Amino acid sequence: MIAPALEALDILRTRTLASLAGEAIERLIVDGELKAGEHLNELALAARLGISRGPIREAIRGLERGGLVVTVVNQGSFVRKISAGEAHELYEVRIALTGYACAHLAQHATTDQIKILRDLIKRMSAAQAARDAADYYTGNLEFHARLMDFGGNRRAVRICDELGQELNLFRRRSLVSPEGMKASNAEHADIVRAIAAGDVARAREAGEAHIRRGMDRFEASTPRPETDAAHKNGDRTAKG
Amino acid sequence: MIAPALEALDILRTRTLASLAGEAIERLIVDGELKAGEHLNELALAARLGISRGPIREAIRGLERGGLVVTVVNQGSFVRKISAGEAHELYEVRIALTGYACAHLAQHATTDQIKILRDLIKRMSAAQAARDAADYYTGNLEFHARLMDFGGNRRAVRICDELGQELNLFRRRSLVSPEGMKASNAEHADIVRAIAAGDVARAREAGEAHIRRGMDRFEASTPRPETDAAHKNGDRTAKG
DNA sequence: CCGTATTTGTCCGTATGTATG
DNA sequence: ACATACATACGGACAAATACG
Repeated sequence: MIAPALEALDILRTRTLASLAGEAIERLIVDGELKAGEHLNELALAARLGISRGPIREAIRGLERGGLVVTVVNQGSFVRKISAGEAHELYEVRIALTGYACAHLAQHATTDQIKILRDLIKRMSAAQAARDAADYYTGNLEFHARLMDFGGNRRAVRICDELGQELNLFRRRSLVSPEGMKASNAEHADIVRAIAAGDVARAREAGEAHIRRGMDRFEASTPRPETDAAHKNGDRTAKG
Repeated sequence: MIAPALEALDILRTRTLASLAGEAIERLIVDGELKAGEHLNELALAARLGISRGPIREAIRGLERGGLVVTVVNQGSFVRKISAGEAHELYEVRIALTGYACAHLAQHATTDQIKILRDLIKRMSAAQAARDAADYYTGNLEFHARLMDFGGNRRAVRICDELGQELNLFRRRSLVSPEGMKASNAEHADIVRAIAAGDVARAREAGEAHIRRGMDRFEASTPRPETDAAHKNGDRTAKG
C-alpha cells in the first residue's frame, strides 16, 4: 500500500499542507509507526506524503514545540524519547489539573453535567462487561475530557490532551485489563459521587487518587526504569 | 532602527535560524512591539532579522503551537488576541498547578528549599521598599518558578511559563503598585509559612488564593469585561 | 465590479555540516 | 585520517489567493 497521501484531501484546500502534514506525522508517532528515538527523514516524509520538504519542516517545528520531537542542529529531528522521570512529571501535572477540576465541579456542577458523567460511567461499565477495551478507552478519554471541560476549561482540556499524547511516547497505549477497567471505573464513580455530594475536598482527593493510581499501575508495569533518559536527543532543558 | 539582527550570533551557529527567529519574534510579541491582533509579515520579519522567509515560517509554526499566534490560510499569521474568558481559563490552570505544587512542597520541601524561598521573599521585600518594580517582577517570577520546580517539576514550570507568556498578550505587563507588591509578598510569606509548617491544606489554599487574587486584581482593573469570549481564536483582527 | 499589487503557499536548488567506509 | 555519501539548513523563485484602489 503506497501511503495514504495527502493528495486525497487535495480537494478541500481549506488548510495548508504544513498543518495536514503535522497531523499526519503526529498520527505516525502516536500510532507507533515512528518509534521513540527514531529519526525523521524529511525527504522520506515528503515523498511519503507526496509534498515537498518545506511544509514538512514547518510541521516538525510545531511538533517540536509540542514536545513530540526533539531537534539537533545539522542532524535533524527525532521522535522524543521521554524518561520515566519525565513521564512522572507529566502524570503529576495531570494529577494537579484533574484534582482541581474535580474540586471545582463539586462546587459548580449542574445536574445535567453530573448526568452526563454518570452516563459515561455506565457506558464504560458496559464496555468492561463486554471486554471491549477499545470502547472503554474512548469512553475513558471522553470522561476525563468532560471532567476538565466542566470544571477547568477548554484550555485545561487541551493541555491534558497534549500531555496524554506525550505519555503515549513512553507507554505504548495504556493496556487495561478487565480488572483494571473495573477498578478504574469504580474510581470514576467515586469521583462523581463526591462531586454530586458537593464535597470539595473528597472530590479533589478522588480525582487526584485516580490519576495517581493510574500512574502507579503504569510505573509498576514498566519493565525497566530506563535511566538512560537523555541520550543525545535529551531535552534542551537538560539539567543533570 | 536598531535591528538587533541575528547576524551578531552568526558565529555561534549552534542553533538553527528558525529557533533564533522564534525567540526573536517571541520577544517582539511579549515586549509589545507586535501588538495583539497585528499581522505578521513574513517578508518584513525576514528582512528585519536579515534572513529568508523559510526559517521565519518555521518559527511561526512553533509560535502557533505555543498559542502566541493564530494563522488563517492564504492570509497569514496574527498575534493572538485572547479574550477575558480565555485569560480566566489560563489563570485557573495556574491556580491549579500552583496549589498542587504548594501542597506537594508542604510534604516534601527541604530546609534548603525553604531557605531559598525565604531569601526570595526578602529580596522582593527590599525591592518593594525601594519601589523597584523591575526587581520585584523578576524576583516574583523566580519565586513562582522555584515553587513549581520544587513541587510540580520542570515540566510544570514550562507550562506555567508559557501560560504567563500568553497572559501577557492580554495584559500589558502586570503593573504592580507599591501596595500591590506589599500585599503580594505577604501572600508569598503565607505560602512559605504553611509549607514550612507542613500544613498541606493550608499551603494549597494559600497558593491558590495568591494566584486567584492576582486574577481578581487583574480582572477588576481590566477596562472592559469583554464578555464576548469570542470562542476559540476569535476574530483575528479588529476589522469591521 | 474589475485590475493591480502585495503576500502567502509551495517547491526546488545549493551549500554546509555530519556520519561513515 | 581522508574522502565519499547523505541529510539538513537556508535561500530564492514561481503560482495562487487575497486585499486594495
